[in-house]
Amino acid sequence: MQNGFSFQIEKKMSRQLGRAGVLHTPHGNIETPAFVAIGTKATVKALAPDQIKNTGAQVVLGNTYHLYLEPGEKIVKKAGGIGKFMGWNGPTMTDSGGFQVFSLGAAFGKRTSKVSQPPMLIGRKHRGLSGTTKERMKTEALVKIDDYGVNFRSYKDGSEHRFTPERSIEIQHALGADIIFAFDECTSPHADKAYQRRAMERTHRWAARCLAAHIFDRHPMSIKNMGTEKKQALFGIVQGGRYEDLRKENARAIWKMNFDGFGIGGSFEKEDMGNAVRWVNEILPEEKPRHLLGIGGVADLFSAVENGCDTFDCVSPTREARTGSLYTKKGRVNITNARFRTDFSPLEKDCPCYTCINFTRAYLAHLFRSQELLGYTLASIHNLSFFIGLVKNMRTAILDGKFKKYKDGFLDTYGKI
RNA sequence: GCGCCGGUCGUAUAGCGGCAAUUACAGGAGACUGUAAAUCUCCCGACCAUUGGUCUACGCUGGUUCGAGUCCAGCCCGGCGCA
Repeated sequence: MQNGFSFQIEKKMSRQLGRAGVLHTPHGNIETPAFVAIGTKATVKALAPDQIKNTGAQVVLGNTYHLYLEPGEKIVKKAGGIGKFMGWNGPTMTDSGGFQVFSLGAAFGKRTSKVSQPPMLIGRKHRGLSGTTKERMKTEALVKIDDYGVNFRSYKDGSEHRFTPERSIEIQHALGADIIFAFDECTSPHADKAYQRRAMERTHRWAARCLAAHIFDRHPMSIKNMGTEKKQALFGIVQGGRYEDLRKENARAIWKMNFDGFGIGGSFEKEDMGNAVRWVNEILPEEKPRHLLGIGGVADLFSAVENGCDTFDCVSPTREARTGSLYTKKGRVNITNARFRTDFSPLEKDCPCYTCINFTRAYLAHLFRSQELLGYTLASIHNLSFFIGLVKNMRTAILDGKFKKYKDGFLDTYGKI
């Protein structure tokens, strides 16, 4: 790794895979383990960049699928890349659009990661789009996968598009994030093993194509990206569902490909996540950073950190903030519950975030009940601060050699509301 | 005074004689893990209850009918029109 991107391990946990380190990027350092704020459409929903910064966030992740559809990668490139475009001067990442192959395909119409059917389905009901688009979406899946790439329909207007590994990389070059991801297929945890294997092998072939595209980008728009100080780091993605042999096989394959780091993907059943991460990280080279994609439960984060992951992103703090679900050390609370209307204490007594220092539960409850925009902002500030602080404390605990103590202490009171 | 229209669950609405009764909002609760997500789901007359049942309800009082929120009569209240 050269040209502004490198990873250093500061301290390793004894007898476990966890470590604390620093990830150097052209836009600054990320002290790991670190929780990544999600800014899908080049905005962390409800937050201005200085508010993002004040939550302690070090890095923001945008999404190739969304930014390609709107406003289009060319505009983001013209703006100077995703960071400049959104006024965030810290490190950035982009997801490859691979997850949308799953969420718009297999998970089409479902609300959670619990999916009972394999990808490439057709026809399920959809809400939210109007007129003819809506009608079309009722009878056609949004995604069709083949070995060369993925055809999909825009969730906005139903128009048809195609991603290939090469195209994803090309778009991510234009978006210009510091860390970009290989284009993968995220399978349903309920897909059978035969399908998982096929998908994994496909993801593996796609990984090689992403790497090739990254190094030998043929597209004129992206050529100047290469070999300059603006080099982006490309992370390969390990899939394999909940099967140990598939996970390990995929980890070895991806390891050999000389990516700058790794993403661990998958839509997990709760029990499977820790194992899958450990199987993979026992194999992946320890000197390269590992990003766990889409994981953000409190217990999951402890498990992921001790099993050797360095960075994590998850929509839950910001999404749940907008639905009134707020985190405290004792567990999650729904601020719209009747009892909070007259509760004039802060959301969390010792929380140092802007929201808890300045506002009461009663005020937050009022903002949510009256659907005032400030409610979403204050809630997002708190939830993001909560997760970023949590992972930062894990880092400190690793450096102090007290991870287990911190974990046990935290989980002892968490959920006891 | 006469005429017309209207009075339905907190509010606003739907309701060709079989209805504890539509829809929306409000209210109560839950969900949310690489964001089709400021979203989605459930509950919302009372009392029992295992499926299910009993009661009280559509301004009031009567009537017609096996059966009335729905039809009829009178009354009360509101809006509009004419005097």
